[in-house]
Amino acid sequence: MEIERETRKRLDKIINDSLPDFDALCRNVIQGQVEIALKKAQSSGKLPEFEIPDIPVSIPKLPVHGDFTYPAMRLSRLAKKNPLIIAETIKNNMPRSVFVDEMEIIPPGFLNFFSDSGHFAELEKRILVGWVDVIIDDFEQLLPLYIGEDKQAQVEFVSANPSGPITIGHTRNAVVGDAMARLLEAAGYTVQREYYYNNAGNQMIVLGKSLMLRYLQQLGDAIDFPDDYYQGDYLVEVAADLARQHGDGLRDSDWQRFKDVAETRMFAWINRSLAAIDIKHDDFYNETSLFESRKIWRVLDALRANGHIYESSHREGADAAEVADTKEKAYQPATWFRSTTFGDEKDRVMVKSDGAPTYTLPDIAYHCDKLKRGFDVAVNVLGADHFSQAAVVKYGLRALKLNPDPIHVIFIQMVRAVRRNKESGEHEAIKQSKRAGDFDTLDDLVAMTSADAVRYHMLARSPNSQLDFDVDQVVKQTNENPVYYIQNAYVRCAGIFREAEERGFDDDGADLNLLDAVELKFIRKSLELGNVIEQAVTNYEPHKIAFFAHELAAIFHPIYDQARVLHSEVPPGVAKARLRFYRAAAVVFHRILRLMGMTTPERM
RNA sequence: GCUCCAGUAGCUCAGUGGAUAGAGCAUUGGUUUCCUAAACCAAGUGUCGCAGGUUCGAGUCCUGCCUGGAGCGCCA
Repeated sequence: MEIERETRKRLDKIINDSLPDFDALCRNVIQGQVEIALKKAQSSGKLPEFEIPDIPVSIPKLPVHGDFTYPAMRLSRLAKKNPLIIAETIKNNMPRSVFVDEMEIIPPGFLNFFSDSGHFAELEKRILVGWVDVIIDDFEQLLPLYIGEDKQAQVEFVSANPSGPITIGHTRNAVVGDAMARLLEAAGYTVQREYYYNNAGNQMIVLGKSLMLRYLQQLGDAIDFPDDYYQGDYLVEVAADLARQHGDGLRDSDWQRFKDVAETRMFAWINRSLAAIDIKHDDFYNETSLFESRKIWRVLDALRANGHIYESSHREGADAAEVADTKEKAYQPATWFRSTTFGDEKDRVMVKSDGAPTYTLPDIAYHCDKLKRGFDVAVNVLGADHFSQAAVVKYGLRALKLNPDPIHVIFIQMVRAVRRNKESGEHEAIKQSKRAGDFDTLDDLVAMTSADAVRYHMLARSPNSQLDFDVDQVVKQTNENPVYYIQNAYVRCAGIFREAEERGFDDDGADLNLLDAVELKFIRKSLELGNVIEQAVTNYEPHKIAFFAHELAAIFHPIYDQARVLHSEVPPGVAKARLRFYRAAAVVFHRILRLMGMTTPERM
């Protein structure tokens, strides 16, 4: 009697606590009942005393294994008994339940629960039917907004230096970063999208000088253009514009002037390219500002004050050969950061012997500033080639007695554009070249495919897998692309709404109990979006959303075929219910497509 | 040489320590008087790189090896 009352109390509490998640509700109820059964068995001496671990009840992949399952074999060590006997003991002590009519034990120790009498199905249907209107009215409330409530997040991504167009590699970074930002927003965070770029280093000087020479060429000067300068045609175009605007008026200007022009022009281009795939940064943070504010020198001073800096013509712990090498190169003393203190394999130069800092110092200063801005989460999307650099920055932050934990780096593995060789059938990398028909910029990709295709394909793989972006697949097989498969689900809903309006048919007074199991299956799957977002955010895995979107579309399309709305054989009541269902489905797809940064066309 | 990532169907890739490893593409056959067929239905496909180990249970965790990629500068 006591146990029955305990069950009831617990059931009530759980229903109140986990109403937004029906699966969790059922699993928690049954898990609670299993725990009660275990306690009962322990108090009657059937099982030895041990603390009952938190082993979740789950839903089996295969329906033949029941509606729910409990892996009793995980108790075998604690109970020092055969898993099958433990399962049997639980079975014999289970309280009555509206969810469970039958139990079955299957080796190596699964206790499977069946709900044959339909109680479970009935309750499930009632709850799912209720969700349809909730989804239509306010799908937001089904998202895990509590995760980032009152929290600030930053995503730093792209961060390509303004020395040329956005390449395929940058594109992957951009798509992953922006999707991460959108997911963080869906989890309730206030998100800032930041772009950090190095415009103080040698790269930009070379860019300025490259443009200067191109300009002089435009004026007709015979100039030998060095191999290690920027070769791209785009600088020739900029130079031509300058020549048109200024004639030879800039002949005596120095590289600095040209650098500024090039930087401005490149950024305009980069932003235009990113805007084409619906990506926009809130903030651009440049390296130069760290010099102007003298922040980098203050950081260096702080490192020095903490005892992590030394001056030497070679690193501490260098072997004889390395020392000899530095002597041979006649290095003057440089300023070193003793990063080995924090686990680095070797110390790093902060300021070169010529007095110029390496990239590392401003990087540390930048991240120091970032931490001080107080973000709860700061995601940094970087190419895998920055692996060591990112580690050194974290060592630097520790040396400054800062906690680098809010910073999380998503490393993006290499991406290359490939196409199939017609003769050999092998995939071949497309060379980085500007020849017609070759793809190596974001602009090219968008022009040949579409913004949506680029976003989907770049997102739909784990960031730490190398990616071969198969141009032929994306371009030629456009009609059988997952991109359109997903979007078509939304388009089909829109088509129904158009037709319904034309016919003057609406869903007023719809009785959703007339919906079939397939529609409710879709609703049930939709409710998993919250879990997907939570998982994507907490594990920094934005690609999860792309796979979820495809799974959802795969459930949707068969329903569209079966569950017609405006069809002569469909009774009006059922049609109303279905129309209401498709309104919910449209909301779900709209939400997911926007989370991926894709468009939501009404027609295709 | 050291560090990191990857190796899963013909191809491109998913895969919270759970039961019979999944999608898409490609291949084969079928489906449309009525919301657009970029769809639906049906069919086949595996030494999860190799070898050990931990575990009641390993594609998943640990160790070693093989293969591919990236990083290891007073480069940016």
